[in-house]
Amino acid sequence: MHGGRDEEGEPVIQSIDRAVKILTLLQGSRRMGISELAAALDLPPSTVHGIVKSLQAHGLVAQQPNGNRYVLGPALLKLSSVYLDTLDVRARSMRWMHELSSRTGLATRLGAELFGEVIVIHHDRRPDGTEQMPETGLTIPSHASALGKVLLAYDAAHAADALSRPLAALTADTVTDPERVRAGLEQVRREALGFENEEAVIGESSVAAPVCSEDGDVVAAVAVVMPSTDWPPPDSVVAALRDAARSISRDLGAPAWSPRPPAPERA
Amino acid sequence: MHGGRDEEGEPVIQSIDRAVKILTLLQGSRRMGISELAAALDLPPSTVHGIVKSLQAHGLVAQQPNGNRYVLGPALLKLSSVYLDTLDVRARSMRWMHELSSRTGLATRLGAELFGEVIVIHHDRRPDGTEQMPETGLTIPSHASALGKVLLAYDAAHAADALSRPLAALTADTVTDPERVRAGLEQVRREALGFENEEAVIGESSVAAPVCSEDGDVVAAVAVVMPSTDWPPPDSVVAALRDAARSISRDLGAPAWSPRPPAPERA
DNA sequence: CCAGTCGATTCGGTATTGTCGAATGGCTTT
DNA sequence: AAAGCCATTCGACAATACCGAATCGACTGG
Repeated sequence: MHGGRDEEGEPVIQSIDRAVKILTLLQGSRRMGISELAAALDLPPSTVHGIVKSLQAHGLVAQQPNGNRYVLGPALLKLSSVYLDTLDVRARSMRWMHELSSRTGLATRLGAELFGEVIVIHHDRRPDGTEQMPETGLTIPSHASALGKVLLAYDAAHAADALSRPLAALTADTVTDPERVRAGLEQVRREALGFENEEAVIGESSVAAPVCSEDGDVVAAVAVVMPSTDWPPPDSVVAALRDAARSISRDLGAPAWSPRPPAPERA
Repeated sequence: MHGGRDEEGEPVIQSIDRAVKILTLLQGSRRMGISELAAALDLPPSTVHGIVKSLQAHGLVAQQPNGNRYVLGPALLKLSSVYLDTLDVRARSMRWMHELSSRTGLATRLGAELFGEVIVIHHDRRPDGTEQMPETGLTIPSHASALGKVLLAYDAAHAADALSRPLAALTADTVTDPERVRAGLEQVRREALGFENEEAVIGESSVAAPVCSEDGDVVAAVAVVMPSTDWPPPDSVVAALRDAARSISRDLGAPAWSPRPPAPERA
């Protein structure tokens, strides 16, 4: 097997690495042809073809009925569904998040870290009957979300990772200076609360609180999302959010709801 | 590379095949160790280790904080979320399903075929405020669900596939005789409706209708799920279901809401 | 506290296997 | 009707993933 290039020494199986890269590409631009993928990965089309066909055989990718373009496949949905079921955090959270939504009349999210971003693990919709997109599975840049700020504040490795890259500006109010973000984390730790006012989506703001596991680590964060017209959040909302975060942490076996400050950084 | 054995001639890349098999195993029993996986696949542990580590590097599997067991990883969630976004059917359905839920006061599901089963692509909860599990990503045996019966009725290949295996009995009322299922499909085609009364879950029953695409193929099915105490469904519910199915199909560009009968089978 | 077991992980040689390039076939475009 | 594009097939090569044995670490029982 020929091959591309080696950086240094991570032992990853080449064909699996390429397969996942293909999935990731399909994640970005929704539908691609073989040669398009081949160009993006700088590989011969025949190589890509083999990988794609293998993925197709398992339903991880599918070719759309019309022509010769490939998209992500349904098997991923089943896998992710099982993934969600394995998360204790999520199972324990659902009940409290539902209560939080009922009390505040707002949508709530539960988020965890994924490669420097925040991924939404659970989403409880606003209780009014309006139509709302399911947001579970969404990823949001850490620096532009209340959830992310909380997760960054209590995980030095995550912070170092996320803030080492250039920060995207999602709205005019997004903070893109790593140092300013880092400074904000100090306050997050003091209050055990993260705020975000139109930094990710115009017209939308949120508040988040940390969720602790058995051994006191912050493993997730809960947030309420509100229209920016309701900003700043009334004390009652913040209190309800705190309650929810504390209840979830208790259910997880956290000794007390005093999120442990991050271990000193290590490059 | 050594290798196991070849059946005949499907060109699949070995390491990718094994990787996906590992994911599938983790899907079944939620948490497994390396040697457990190795035993299940009849491979040396070191081989499995390499594959698992490769998957881990991309977040498709994760090892739980405690010990040395592996579980499915968060990257799957992001992938599946994007997968859902690529589905026109789902996007077009959401609005009508929400309306259907509001009108009937029942939970609604949208399902498609996946390797002989039905996978739930979208789920709109009952509008009362009760806490309900998100069901998106669930898979249900085709023969035991209203959704499945509809999909089977209009897709000969799917029917042949699903009914060739032994049918599991999920409740006392599950129909496990392939011939009886097949006979039922005849009626499904006549009415363009599928029924299921406590065949999958005790206390739960459902009705489904087909959703057609641009070229008249049945690509999905919508269902309302109700407590069995409300069985049989009132005409108003069935009418609303039909409306929804017709509206979605129209949105997809289906010429008329006359589901095309399946092409003659081909083994 | 130490011996013993089990499992995960590392390492290097080997030949199996994935990869590549060129040729084919189907489809749309000019 | 010709030309171009793209997915797909095929065969040969050698780079690669695989395997077995040895190491390390954790946990159990004496």
